[in-house]
Amino acid sequence: MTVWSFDTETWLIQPGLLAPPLVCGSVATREPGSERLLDKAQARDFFRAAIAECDTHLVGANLAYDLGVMAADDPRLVGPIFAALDAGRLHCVQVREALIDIARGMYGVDPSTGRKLDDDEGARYPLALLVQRHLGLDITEDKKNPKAWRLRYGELDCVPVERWPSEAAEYPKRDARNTLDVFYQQEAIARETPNGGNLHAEADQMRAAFALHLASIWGMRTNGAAVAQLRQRVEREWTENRAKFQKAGIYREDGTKDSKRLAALVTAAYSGEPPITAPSDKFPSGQVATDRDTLLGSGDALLEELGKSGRVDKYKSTYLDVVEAGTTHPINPRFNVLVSTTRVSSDYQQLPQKGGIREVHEARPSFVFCSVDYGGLELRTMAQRAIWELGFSKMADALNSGLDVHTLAAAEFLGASYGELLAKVKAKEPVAVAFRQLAKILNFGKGGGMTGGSLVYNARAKDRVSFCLLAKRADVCGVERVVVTVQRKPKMVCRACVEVAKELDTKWLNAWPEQRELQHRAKSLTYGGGFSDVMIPGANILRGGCGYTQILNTPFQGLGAVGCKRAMWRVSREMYVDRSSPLYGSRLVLMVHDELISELRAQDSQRLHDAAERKAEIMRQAMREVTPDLAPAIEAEPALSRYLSKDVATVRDSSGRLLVWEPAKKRAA
DNA sequence: TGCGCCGGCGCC
DNA sequence: AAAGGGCGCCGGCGCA
Repeated sequence: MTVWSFDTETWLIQPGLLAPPLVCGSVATREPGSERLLDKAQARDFFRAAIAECDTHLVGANLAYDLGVMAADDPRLVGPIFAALDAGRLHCVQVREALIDIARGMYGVDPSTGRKLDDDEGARYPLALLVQRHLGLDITEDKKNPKAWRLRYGELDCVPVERWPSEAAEYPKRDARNTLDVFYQQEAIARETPNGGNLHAEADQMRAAFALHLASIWGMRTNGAAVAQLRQRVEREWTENRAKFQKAGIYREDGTKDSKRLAALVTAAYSGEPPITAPSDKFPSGQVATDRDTLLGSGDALLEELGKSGRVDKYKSTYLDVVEAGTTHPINPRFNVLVSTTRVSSDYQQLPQKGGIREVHEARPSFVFCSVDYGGLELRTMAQRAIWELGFSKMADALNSGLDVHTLAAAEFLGASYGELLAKVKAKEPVAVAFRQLAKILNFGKGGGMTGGSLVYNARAKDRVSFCLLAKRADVCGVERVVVTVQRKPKMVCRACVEVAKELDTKWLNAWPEQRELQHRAKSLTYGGGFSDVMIPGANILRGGCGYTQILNTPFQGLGAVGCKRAMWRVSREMYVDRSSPLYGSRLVLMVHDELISELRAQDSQRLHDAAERKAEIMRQAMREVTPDLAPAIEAEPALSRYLSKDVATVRDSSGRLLVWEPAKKRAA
């Protein structure tokens, strides 16, 4: 087996251009002094041979980037790249570092300070950090320096390497050397780390990383007219809001927010005892809270209005410029393939459901958006985890029988029969619907360790259910307030409501007795505030240093991610290299945890139908493999649309043929 | 002016 | 005894 490190230097990344033209390459083997600079032709020759050689492994830092560059340089290499990834011959020191750190319970943490690592242009483990950690060398350079050769290789394109300044020629060689040295250091460290530092999972993560990078390169377009309309509406609302609250001094003349003034107003509204935020290093006794819930509960008309005043600030600052850029270049979302639970993170995973931001994203001409998401994925992975750990799961039984687990838990709360309650839910009887809604909060939250106080807070914050009214204890509701901790922050809630919530907790555990046992185990593993390791099933990735809630949460969240990544890889492979697949020529654009969004090539309606069904079938199949005991309950249906929207639904004609969803026509005024 | 921290909030 | 988790991004503030 031969191991080479491989790195490319390219023209600059630009908006819409994430795989810019190649300029040169560099390689190294383990042999000291073996590092070499390759001109463009040599880099092509080297890569073409190495990627096809089944005994050769390539190591890179953010290798997915270099793979994208080489694939764009010569599309004939796409097939061999997919094959090499399938064979597990491609490695990335950043993915490896994440896997090792997850095993140690130190993901994204600087061990010397205990603080979170800062992202470097989206990379949590930039090469400079790894070189510092493993080789003790400082190769950080001035980021602002526009003369750095790192940023100027475009200038050297087509200049013979013999005439390059020595600095420009040395830099790639140094990176290739360092990358391979880091790789071998990681090999040694992994051997000493529990579960081998999780490195057995590297190949899976590399495949996911490449599929995601291809999605980044492809990107998404937005509709110019829709963006213009959006901007007009958002900016009008924003201006109106500013004007409304400027008088009270919450906003200054220049439009910026006066947070100190707002805090003072909140303090006054709460008669000097305002809700406070979680204690931190800087503020050991917390700060005055100014979140929406605090404002809405302040009893002050203006503050309540501010709490209700919508989210246009966020829309304007976070999304408006981005989606506008999408009218001229593809928007390139950035993905981090591996966070501590094995999930993916991205800067483009939290597009608001409301507010019209999604809707400006339009499929390219001759493509159609296809979204497929798993229904109730984490309930299924939670049930699978229970079966593996305990040998049984009532939730799995219910799901496999096709029962509605929210109605089932609600029936337990009410002491009603499932059939009876289901009929009432279907008839939209308010009490039945409300209790089902309540059960949903518990089903999704309690498996992760949520307690009664948080339940009350969540139910209230989302303005859904009043516990005391449901429990016919309105007489005591709100009389006494108590502090509970919700996501590490203190919150005031009604004591009587918390009592009701505790009764529901017990009934919920009666509905799903496996959860009582899982909680018990998590408690004993963390007795006295201790930490424990937990295995993420499916990929057998060990996550170290977990507290109570992480022990409960990580396995089912991670298992879902493992299945989604596997599905994503297979879908992408057919899209890029399998000419016999109806998916060939289509492109993945986004992964949002339990959902894959693509642009399907739409030559004709039959082909479109086949592609969408194929994608959903691959997704169901992949997830069944990682949740074998829930196989009958895995659900994933395709929905087609011209633009993104939370309203998009599966639409079929009478013969079952998939149709492109269209919004309901507005009734004439 | 830049940077780190914090609060707040968007999504699953 | 107590406890959903996971993220990323933005603006404000305070300090250098």
